[in-house]
Amino acid sequence: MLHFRRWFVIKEVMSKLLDDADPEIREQTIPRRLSEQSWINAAVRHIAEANVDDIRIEELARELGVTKGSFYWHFRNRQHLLERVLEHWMDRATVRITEWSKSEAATGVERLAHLLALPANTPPDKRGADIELAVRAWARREKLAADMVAKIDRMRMEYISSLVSEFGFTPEEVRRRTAVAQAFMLGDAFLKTGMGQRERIESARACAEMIADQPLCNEIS
Amino acid sequence: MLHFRRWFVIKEVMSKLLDDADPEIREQTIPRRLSEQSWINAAVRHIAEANVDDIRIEELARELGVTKGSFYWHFRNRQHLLERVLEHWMDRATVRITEWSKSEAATGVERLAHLLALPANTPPDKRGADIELAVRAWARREKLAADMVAKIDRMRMEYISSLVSEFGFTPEEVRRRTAVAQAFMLGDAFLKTGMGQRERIESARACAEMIADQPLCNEIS
DNA sequence: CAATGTCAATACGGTTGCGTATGGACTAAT
DNA sequence: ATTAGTCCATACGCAACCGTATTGACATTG
Repeated sequence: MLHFRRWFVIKEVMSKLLDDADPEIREQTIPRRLSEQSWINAAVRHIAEANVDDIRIEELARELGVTKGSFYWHFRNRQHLLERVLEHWMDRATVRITEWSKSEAATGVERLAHLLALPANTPPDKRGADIELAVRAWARREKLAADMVAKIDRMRMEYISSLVSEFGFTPEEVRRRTAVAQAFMLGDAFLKTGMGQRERIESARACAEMIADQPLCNEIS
Repeated sequence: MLHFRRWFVIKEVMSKLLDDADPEIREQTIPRRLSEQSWINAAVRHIAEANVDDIRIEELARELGVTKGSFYWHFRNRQHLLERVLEHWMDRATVRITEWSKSEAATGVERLAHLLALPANTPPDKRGADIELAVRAWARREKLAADMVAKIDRMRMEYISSLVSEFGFTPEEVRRRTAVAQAFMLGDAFLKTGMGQRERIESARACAEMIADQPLCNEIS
């Protein structure tokens, strides 16, 4: 009895681990049962490579090796999946902000520089910028998406603002410099100038120095 | 004889003027003949409000008050329209850069500040940021779009770089500060923090001051 | 073993959109 | 008046999707 239960749990765990793995590897393993998250992950891959309209149920099903029948077990309809994708992005984005605040004991310029260099330091295979771009494009049609984006932008602003206020500027000046920092981060993530990682990090550090009005000393990335 | 020719010319001119007008006004006027540009304009409206996939021939035809028959007279197929849309965006973007260089006799910080405040000063109904966002999202799928975006980014970089070099920095420093300026502009265009126009302009001016390492004196927008 | 619950396969109807083929209306030239 | 050219309408085939209904495989529970 207990053996069965354990076996089931193992299968579930493996399934989740395999969701993002190579299709070939997936095929070779146990015929598995999908979770809601499997579909969300597949949908996120699509939105990262194209846009919301590219999230098509039958295509996702093909990639996951099942048919539509499975999809409509886990979701009411397509819109439902889209909402879950949005929530998922929202969660990830929120989590990332809270991670920023916990990261690195260093304070002041170093911390700001580290923050501004995050886009440059994020490996491209994580698709962070791609997903964000797609969601921002999505946000012009769907109010739900627009609200999420606005919320995230405000949260980021608040956090960056808390960093910038450490430098002792007036409230107005803090607002301005916060806006500069935030716009820089977003723009840097979307630019296609062909700059290398090293140059991007350098410009991020330069931006931090300007915003803090203090020079950076050592060479931490 | 000549009357006919003149009448035809008038109709053509009116058609083009009416392409962007209210559908109602259009309906009330002469049944007109569409130009290639009519379709491109309609397509641009759609890409601005949604994305490339939202450019659908039969929908555009409905809005233009004709049927598909017209479309396939002006274009080989849908892909052909998309390419023309891309070229159109490219042209507009290029023109805008050359306009920057001709604008305002002022030099130095003022000029940089004016440039960085352009996104904030562009009326939202022009859809500049919307189209740019959609094209950048498009660029992740279509190589042609990706090439265009990369080209525009490099052109903008060159121009901004020419502004920044006036401040007497080292070449490396110019590169870094140029990157900051460009990232700021792009990010500012896409941010949804709910900042008002006034605040956005202020942050743009602050950014210019930091990049130039010089204060702005007077209050030119 | 029977019953229940979970997840997926199959088959169907309906819509939308692309592309083509063909014909029609209207203009311009001869 | 005839002809050729320009632009649009109509009708069709076809493929891709969405959503539903039904059935089936398998695991778990009693």
